[in-house]
Amino acid sequence: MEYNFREVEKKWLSYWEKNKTFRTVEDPSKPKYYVLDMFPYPSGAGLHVGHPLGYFASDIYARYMRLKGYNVLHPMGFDAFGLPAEQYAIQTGTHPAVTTEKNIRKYREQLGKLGFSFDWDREVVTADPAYYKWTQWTFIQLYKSWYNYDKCKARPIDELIGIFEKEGNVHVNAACSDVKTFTAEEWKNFSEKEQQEILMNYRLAYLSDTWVNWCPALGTVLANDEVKDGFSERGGHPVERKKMKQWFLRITAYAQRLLDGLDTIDWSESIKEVQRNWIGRSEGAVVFFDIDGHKEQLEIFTTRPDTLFGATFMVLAPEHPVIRRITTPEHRDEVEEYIKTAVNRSERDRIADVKKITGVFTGAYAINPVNNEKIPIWVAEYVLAGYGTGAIMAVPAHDSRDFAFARHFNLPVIQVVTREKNKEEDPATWEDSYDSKEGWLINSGILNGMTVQEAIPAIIDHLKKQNRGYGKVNFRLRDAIFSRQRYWGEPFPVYYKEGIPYTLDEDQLPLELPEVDKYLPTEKGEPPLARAKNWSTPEGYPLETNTMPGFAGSSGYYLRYMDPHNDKEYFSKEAVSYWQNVDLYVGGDEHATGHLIYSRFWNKFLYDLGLSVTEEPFKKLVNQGKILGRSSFVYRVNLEKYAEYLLWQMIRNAGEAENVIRNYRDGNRRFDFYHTPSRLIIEIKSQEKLEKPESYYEDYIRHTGNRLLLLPIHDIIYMTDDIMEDIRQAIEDTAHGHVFFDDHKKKIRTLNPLFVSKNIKDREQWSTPLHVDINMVHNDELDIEAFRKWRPEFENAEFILEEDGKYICGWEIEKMSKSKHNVQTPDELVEKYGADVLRMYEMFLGPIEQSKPWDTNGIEGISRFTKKFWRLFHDQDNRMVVTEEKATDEELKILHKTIKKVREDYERLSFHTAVSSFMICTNDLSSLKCHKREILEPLVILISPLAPLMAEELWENLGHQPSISFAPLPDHDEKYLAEDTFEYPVSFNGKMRFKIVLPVDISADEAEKAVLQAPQAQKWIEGKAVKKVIFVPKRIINVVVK
RNA sequence: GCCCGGAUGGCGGAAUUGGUAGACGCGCUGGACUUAAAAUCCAGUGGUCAUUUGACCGUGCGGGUUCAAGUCCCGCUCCGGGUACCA
Repeated sequence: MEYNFREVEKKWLSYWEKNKTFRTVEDPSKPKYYVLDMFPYPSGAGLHVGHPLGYFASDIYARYMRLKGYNVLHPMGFDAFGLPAEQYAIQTGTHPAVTTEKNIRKYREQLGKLGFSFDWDREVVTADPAYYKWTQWTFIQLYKSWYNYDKCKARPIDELIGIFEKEGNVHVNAACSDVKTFTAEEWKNFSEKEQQEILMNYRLAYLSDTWVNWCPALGTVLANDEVKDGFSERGGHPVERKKMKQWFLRITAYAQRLLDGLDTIDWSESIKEVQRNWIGRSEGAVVFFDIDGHKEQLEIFTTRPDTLFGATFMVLAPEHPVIRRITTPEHRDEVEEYIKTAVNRSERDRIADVKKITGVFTGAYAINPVNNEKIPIWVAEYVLAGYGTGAIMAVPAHDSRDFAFARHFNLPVIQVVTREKNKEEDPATWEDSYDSKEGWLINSGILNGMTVQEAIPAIIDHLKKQNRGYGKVNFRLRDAIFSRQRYWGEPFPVYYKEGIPYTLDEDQLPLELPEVDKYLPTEKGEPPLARAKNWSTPEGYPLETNTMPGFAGSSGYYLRYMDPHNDKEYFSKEAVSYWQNVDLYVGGDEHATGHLIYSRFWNKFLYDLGLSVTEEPFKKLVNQGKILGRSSFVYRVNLEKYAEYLLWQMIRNAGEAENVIRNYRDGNRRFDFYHTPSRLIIEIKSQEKLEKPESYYEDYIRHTGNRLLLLPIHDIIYMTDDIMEDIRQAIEDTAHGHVFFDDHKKKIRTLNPLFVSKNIKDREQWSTPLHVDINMVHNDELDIEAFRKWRPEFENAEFILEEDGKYICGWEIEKMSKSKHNVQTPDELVEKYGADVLRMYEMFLGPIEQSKPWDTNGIEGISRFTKKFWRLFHDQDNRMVVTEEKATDEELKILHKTIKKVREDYERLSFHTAVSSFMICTNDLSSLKCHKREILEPLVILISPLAPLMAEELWENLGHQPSISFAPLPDHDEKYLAEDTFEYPVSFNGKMRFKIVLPVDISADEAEKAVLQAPQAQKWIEGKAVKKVIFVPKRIINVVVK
């Protein structure tokens, strides 16, 4: 009898549930540790083995920290709003809440079997009104806040109103959309509507009319990170640009803090880099250019103000408002035409031909403020309206895009930065511009002779003094569009009075999602909420019909876990000051520019409000790699191609190859084979076509005098001997005008589907791969019976097998998906091997951060290991055999070595090497037949994070009270690891030659002597001079000989 | 194009600080037990050569630093991911 994991696992899973073993409460006597997984969106497909990978890792770490004496918060919940449930509702009419609840139940059930130590009492579901009440509440706070750059902090909007009333907005240094200055007097005279419009420019949640990513197929607006290459990330529908009124979050106010914060957190360098790029800070200057003959000025942003003297033209984005005012009459038509096509072009089309250089001259000129040169103003698509000021000064000598543009339109190029000091080149000979910031200035008036680094502050200073510009930092980061035209999301706590938005009072929250008759936009194109009856306040003011995007609910969920049942506050002061923030966050790196930016912003805002107590929400982030599917393929034979191939082989074997043309063409007719000497055409036909040969054959034969032999596919494949006989007859029997296939052989024969094994020669010429369910394939061998049952049409399938009689499948690494039949669910594996084995196996696949293909082959090894570990405690009849005998030094050494190594591995989340250490330890103890409590008991605690269910059982059987989860983690004792001797590898010139055992405390001189006298050494020293001996204690001895 | 990762046996991977390359597992080969199979156990398993002791080669490629390089430096190749007219 061996380890009965089914019974044991069931027992402990229900024990944990019944006793709420992992229920966590704030306990100031213990240090806290917060381990969080990115909560899943519960899709209808359920979990596959890839999902729990990160959960296993975090659970192992959470359990490890618990053993170390930490009070560990380890919650789980569901990101429940989202498109799939809504799409499903549109198709079937099922309320998304129903679908979502069903899916959550399924996820809970699946997760429940895997041995996690989640505190389910803290579960949060973003679609639950008790939860989204606080999402709405936060929105209201954002709406009622502005960002004060002087204090680097969000502040109440009332404070801003106070300032306006006192002194207008002249001294206000705020994050805001475009505003004109006004005095206190003017402010007081503005109407309510005007005041509200001005305040909207300052609010951290604001309404604005902008170009958005509109996805007609989904009927909604998408955020930038939801669009990939001009298509929606979900569903892959085309996305267009459209001007709409939308809610925004002023995340750009936090750009600098989001950037600076990255240096304080323990995240992978790569994901920090992605965020840095996304935030896209660039330092430069704003410069004002006069427009010749106009009062207006052109404001541009540049990161290279040092190259200002090299500006030879200006370029405006097609959307730039000034274009129409400055374009000269003779250029008007051309410019209008250009703008029209450019603006209407979708994002997708623009991306499609990035390389194409287009542009048009306005006829107007700008004046370079440093040298008063007149330079032409152009309009071109390569300048984007959304970045900087939508206008640039073009310095073709030192910017590759400007350079390409100048070349294309034959505009002048002036070098102002040289590679070597005072060494001017001829830009006409250049293939590309010189963009580097290494260099010296020339042709630049006051800047001449300076380095680029010196010139930048000098020119900014100069411009500032002249009132012609100033230094500025620009960010690529855009404000986040917060409106979605969907049903299944949080309603905005907003109503409209005379077109002006107002937020609901906090006591009116949550504003629950209304029922609607259909989950589609209205006939007028309004969002689905417009279908709801009485969607208005009690006073009759209409409520907002947009809903919030997916990232709304996930931006603050980690805070809500701290105090999930609080209906008075988002979370209590006590809870947050105890739990602080997430110590370890585990999840996929696909959220780098979405969730992980938004929630950092969300947290910083709540921090400014004094709610969150830390600036950053996630101290350490680990991105688990994706588990990819390993698809299996069978190769379906294309029967016609196969028959052709076989026949050709037969012809060649018969020695007729030189007389036969394959793929014979006559005019525009093509035939399979043509036997030249006997003028015989051979055509391979399916049975149906043989029944009624096409009439043109008769005509063709009559006209050309060629003869024709029609052969059925079936006979070529299954009656090869007869076929060659038929062909031979036809060749010789030249008397016949034409030879149709013999009638007597013409019985109806059905052709069964035929499949060919992977390693059959030339297989790829006449077969096509077909995904098969990976459950029918074991070590790449196909279970033919299972395959026949898989699909009715393959019931009578036939197979071309390998020499050893097996059908071997091909394979490929791809994303796991239903359509590829490569999805492995955890359920099947838990059923077969148990949760502990699955946990350890997923860890054993390799480093947690690495993507890896799923492969079930190795799981047997973990299963064997588990049984072997169990046998350290039990005899063949499953009786405990643990003894109280004193352990030997050797056994103690194995134990303490393992404790040391495994603790180190846990500490650095290297769980695959931890499992391997346990294997080594188990192998060693097995061969020593060690069954001693002194050794085994600490090992049970040590293995419990990896295999918690088995560990609980062993712990109880060893006479302890459950649960092992809070047992003290064993520590290693160096004294058991100490050795008197060390086996030194001895190398000569760096090559290891032999080993020698020496005392650990040996001196370098003694070691050298011992090595040089060793008999094995003589061979290597002989005839050579020993130049040097390197002795590294407890490492190596290297002898340098020459 | 730019920015990050990565490349080690048949496969997943180990080597944490420059110090015995290939731990551990899978797979494979042979053996024991068995009527047989499964399970289990034992032995072998980077390549080439050598009957043995053993020798040489070997961490994508080319160079370098060092007593010593998978690890550090320079130059490439290939693979994966991100991003893209961001001035």
